[in-house]
Amino acid sequence: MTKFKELLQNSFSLSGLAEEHAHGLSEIAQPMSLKSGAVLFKAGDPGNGCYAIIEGSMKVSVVSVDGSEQLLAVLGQGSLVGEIALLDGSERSATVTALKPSQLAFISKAAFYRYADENPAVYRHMLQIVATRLRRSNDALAARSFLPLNGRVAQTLLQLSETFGKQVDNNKILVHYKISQAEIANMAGGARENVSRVLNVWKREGVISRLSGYYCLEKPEVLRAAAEL
Amino acid sequence: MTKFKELLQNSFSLSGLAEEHAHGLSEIAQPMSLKSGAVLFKAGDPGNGCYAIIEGSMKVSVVSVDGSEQLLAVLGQGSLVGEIALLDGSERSATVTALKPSQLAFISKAAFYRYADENPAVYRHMLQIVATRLRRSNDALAARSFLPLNGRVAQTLLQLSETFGKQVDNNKILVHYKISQAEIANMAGGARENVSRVLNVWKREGVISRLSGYYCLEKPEVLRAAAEL
DNA sequence: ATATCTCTGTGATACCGGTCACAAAATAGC
DNA sequence: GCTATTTTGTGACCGGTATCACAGAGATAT
Repeated sequence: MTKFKELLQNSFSLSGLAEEHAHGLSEIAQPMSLKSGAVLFKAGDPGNGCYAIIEGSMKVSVVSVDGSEQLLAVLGQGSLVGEIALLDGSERSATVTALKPSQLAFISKAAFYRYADENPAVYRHMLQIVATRLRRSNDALAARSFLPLNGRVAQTLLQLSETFGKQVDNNKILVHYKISQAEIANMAGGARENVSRVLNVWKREGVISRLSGYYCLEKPEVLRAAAEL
Repeated sequence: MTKFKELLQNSFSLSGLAEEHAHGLSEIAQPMSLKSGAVLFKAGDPGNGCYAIIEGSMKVSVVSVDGSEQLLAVLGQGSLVGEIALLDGSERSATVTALKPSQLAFISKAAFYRYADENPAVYRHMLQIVATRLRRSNDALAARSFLPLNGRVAQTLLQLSETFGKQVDNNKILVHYKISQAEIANMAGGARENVSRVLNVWKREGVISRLSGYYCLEKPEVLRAAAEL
């Protein structure tokens, strides 16, 4: 078995798929790699398949005419990306860009359906993934309408901690991912300057801290309270 | 065949499902009806199945602690509701309320999976529905960050026209659904008063009109342009 | 090390849109 | 029909946040 297939199987297992299907899918996937900053596809492109992230990380975003950007998600190893267009047969709904050098596995629409028709577990798994994303997206939308900026920043930090967090001490969480204020602002949907202000207030209050470039959530409860709908 | 099953089959066919599966699903569904204003379930409830709307209409919303409400969708005949919790096994992610007296068909989680495992077309169809919803939700989120209020109202009107629109004349669309400014405001994420102002500007410009309580999109292009990201 | 570039912090100002307060109009109920 | 209730229209005011404008701090590169 190639190194790629092994990684790929791990990736699929990571995402919660049973061993046998992780194997089956790895058979039909095409390897590909992207340099940091490379665009996988843009909103509006035709979509004929989806990708599994084997290594690296990608951002999913929507860009407006004036160039400003809304990040929908930052995805890492084991995540699936590009599934919406595959499933509803329409064009790509967002732009996906590599944040680091990344290894992907492409699964074509035809191959996906061919395999899944034989293995309904794959359908169930896919439904799970998409449903969870829908739930997230709805939550973000609700946050947008109910929470002021600091609440949305809190939500963003907590979300990042879900994907990249490492527990340290008792209930302190280190977000093991280099992220700039500008990116946090794009996720939280606010101006970078204001995000800076919010973060500094929390820094002074000891709610968060920065350890060698990484954010550390010192008092996650405070953030959770701020992100409460 | 009972009246209920007949309606149900129609409903499923309406949503684009093949005849045979519309029939099959109608066999495993439980009929139920709701009065106007009745709550089908609330966010946080356990979720053990989903519902097809056979007759009537429902709103899907998230409510904040202070009582304000964000509408995620207004769904009518032929739509599925409550599928997120069914699919990801978590609690209900939003609250669903009947807007009119409604007829529903309940499909339990067990019955759904039992049937779908035998008929992968059902899985494909469900994936389509959920993917489209995710696309919508992402669009709404992007709109929230990029568009000013009038753009969001435009987007909301267009969305309603997708579900309830009837083409009249050349490219005029009648939204065949009674809806108040307050509800539009809840979907667009703005204050009712400001939505009123926006609508009136368009009414004066002949972009929209009201025909016996229904909104009519006279110049959908203008709305589409306003909702452009 | 020095220059360059990107990130971060902070004030000042402007504006969009939320809130309050009613009045007018439309609907529903009797 | 006539009232009660819900919707709708509009002005005035205020607050959160975007925007502008830099200055300092950290990175990166040569």
